[in-house]
Amino acid sequence: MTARDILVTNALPYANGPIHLGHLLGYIQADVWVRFQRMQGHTVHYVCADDAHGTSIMLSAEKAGISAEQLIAGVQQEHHRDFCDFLVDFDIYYSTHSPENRELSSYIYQRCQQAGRIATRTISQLFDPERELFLADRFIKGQCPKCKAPDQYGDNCEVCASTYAATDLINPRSTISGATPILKDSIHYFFKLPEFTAMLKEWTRSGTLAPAVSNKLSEWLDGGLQEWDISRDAPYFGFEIPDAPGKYFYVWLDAPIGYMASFKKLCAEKGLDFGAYWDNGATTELWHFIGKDIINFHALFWPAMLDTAGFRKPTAISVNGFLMVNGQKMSKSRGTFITAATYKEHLHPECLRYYFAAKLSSNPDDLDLNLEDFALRVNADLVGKVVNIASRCAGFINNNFNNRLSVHINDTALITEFQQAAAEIAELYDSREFGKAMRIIMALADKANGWIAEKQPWVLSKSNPHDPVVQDICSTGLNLFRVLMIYLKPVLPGICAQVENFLKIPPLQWRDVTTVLTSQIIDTFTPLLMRVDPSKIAAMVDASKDNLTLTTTDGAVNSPMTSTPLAAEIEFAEFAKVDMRIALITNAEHVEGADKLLRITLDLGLDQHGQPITRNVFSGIKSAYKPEQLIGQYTVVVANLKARKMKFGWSEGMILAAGDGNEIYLLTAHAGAKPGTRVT
RNA sequence: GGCAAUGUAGCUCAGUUGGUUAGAGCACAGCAUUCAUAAUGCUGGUGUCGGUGGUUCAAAUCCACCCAUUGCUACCA
Repeated sequence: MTARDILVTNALPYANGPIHLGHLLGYIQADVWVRFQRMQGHTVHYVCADDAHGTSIMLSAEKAGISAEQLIAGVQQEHHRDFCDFLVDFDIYYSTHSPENRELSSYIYQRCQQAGRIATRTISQLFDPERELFLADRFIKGQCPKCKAPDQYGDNCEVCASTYAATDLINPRSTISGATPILKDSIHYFFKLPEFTAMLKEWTRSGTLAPAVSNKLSEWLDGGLQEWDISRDAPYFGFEIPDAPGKYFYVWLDAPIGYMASFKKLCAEKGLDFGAYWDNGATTELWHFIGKDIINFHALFWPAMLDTAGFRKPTAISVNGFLMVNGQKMSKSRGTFITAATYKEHLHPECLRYYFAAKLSSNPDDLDLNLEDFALRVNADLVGKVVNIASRCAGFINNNFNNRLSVHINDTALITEFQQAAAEIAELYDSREFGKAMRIIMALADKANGWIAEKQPWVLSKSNPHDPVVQDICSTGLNLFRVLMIYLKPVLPGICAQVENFLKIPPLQWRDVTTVLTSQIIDTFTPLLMRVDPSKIAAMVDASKDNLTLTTTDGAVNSPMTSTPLAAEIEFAEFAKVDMRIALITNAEHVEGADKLLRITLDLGLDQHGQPITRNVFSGIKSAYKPEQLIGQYTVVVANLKARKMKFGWSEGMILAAGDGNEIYLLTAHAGAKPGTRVT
């Protein structure tokens, strides 16, 4: 086997919030791969950093009354602590706000400019006259130009799903100051990405991307690439563009360059050769581990920039999907938006590493953390199967044989079978098919337990506690266990270190599977891992709900009343114009062709002739409710609202629900309310 | 609106160059065992393989349409 020389990067977390379990999925995946490669004897440099630039960070720092530098220094420390807690073993955890990154970003930009790959042109953008800064779409809210829904962001409407320019919003306002934005011209710098189409088409099909990722990229490539706006106007927290006063690099320009900068810093510390990993024609490997949300930045802009600046392109980009919790998006109100720190307070980090590994593949599929399944799986596999092997064998050796393993083992065929699995498991680790690797390892653990049950050392021990056959059986069991721990070491490095202490052996390497431990004096066995207690999961979820209350890392209060400030005061008479009635939902169904709407049939009681009054309304609550959940519920309808023609028919009223666009909660009436009763 | 991925036992997932009665682990039931962190072993049932239609001697596997979930739709970090 030839020794590989690999530089691995992990996506840079944004320095404006805590690390959560969704982040950890990608870091744990990369870390397992890195640890595996190192166990194989390959050279791996593993770098990461905080992504520290951008408007959001600038604003957060202002709110907190500190400098951006202070803010990112604090966050960097927290992030690094979280990664250490979860045994993510970076060689360096740096920041994009570094001298190395400033230098490299400027250099790469200048090379692009010299190559004629930079264009400038004037664009018109909304500008906050009070704060004197240009506003990205998400900092602008207003009324949707199509459906008139209030409080919509500057790019698309969450109610009717239409897309538009921020300039089309009715009554736009800056979410930063509340001021009405004005249109203002500014020169922007663009990277001429379309000129790289042919190169990128070839590169993305060169074989090192998952097919699903290549397909995704060809969507963009076939649809025609656009020039990429790489400048932002002051004030902006970032690096000023050379020879362009008041213009700053857009954060996504210098973020991937942060990989290089981080590695450059490591080179200075360790005396490594930077060029051997970045120069055009380098024979080392360069691997990026990222989430599927940032594919375009890494597989389009990044190779194009590297190419232009005379650097090598990545060997491979490994893409992971998003983390779901209990089958749904992570949600603060459900308590499933769980930070690394909160998890660590309640549960063992290596349990999460195992659960992720058990479900990871090389595909960018989303991964579901089902909390009930998590406890069952970890307890069954790790405690019940693997650790149990050591636990049930060690007692005999400790108590009856002076801690000494037998001079030989008594089932070479079984040991050989365990050892021979090494090649297949290694192949699966290398190709990032961790789930399949875990399945094979657990099947071996089952086999070990079955074998011990068959040998029944406890029966022999009863008639003669010092029977050497008992020593042989248990020594063999511990050797089987040792092989399994070698296989699990990339996933469970901490537990494996405890095992190394227990067996009094040096750190296990992959090649150690070929040997057997005999005549060894071992330590007294102590429990390696406790079962996951479901009540601790519940406590963790509860604690995550509390997070919602609301101070984020920047100290800013985040509540519904602050994100959507109170509307102007009204007179009672104005309120009284709104006629709200209790309505019984008699039917609810999907609307063919509608993304967000449900068609709802309401019963409003009887009219003066004793005929039932029914109303048909459309409501954008499909994301939150299934039709069958709604039927039979009593709710509140604005009954005198003018009927509105919609694409799918007339909507005769509006049912009331609370929501911020992400989550929706229908208002319901307590039992006893009758359809048609007025709500006041 | 366009596009992509996903949809297989209660749960989490395997399974496609189309081919005999569709698999694993967990959960569940019975038996055994009690060395082990109530851990382990043996045995057992479980599925209209999201839906409809089509191609075929034969489809979970290919095609079309539909439904659901998640996401993307680049000047958004």
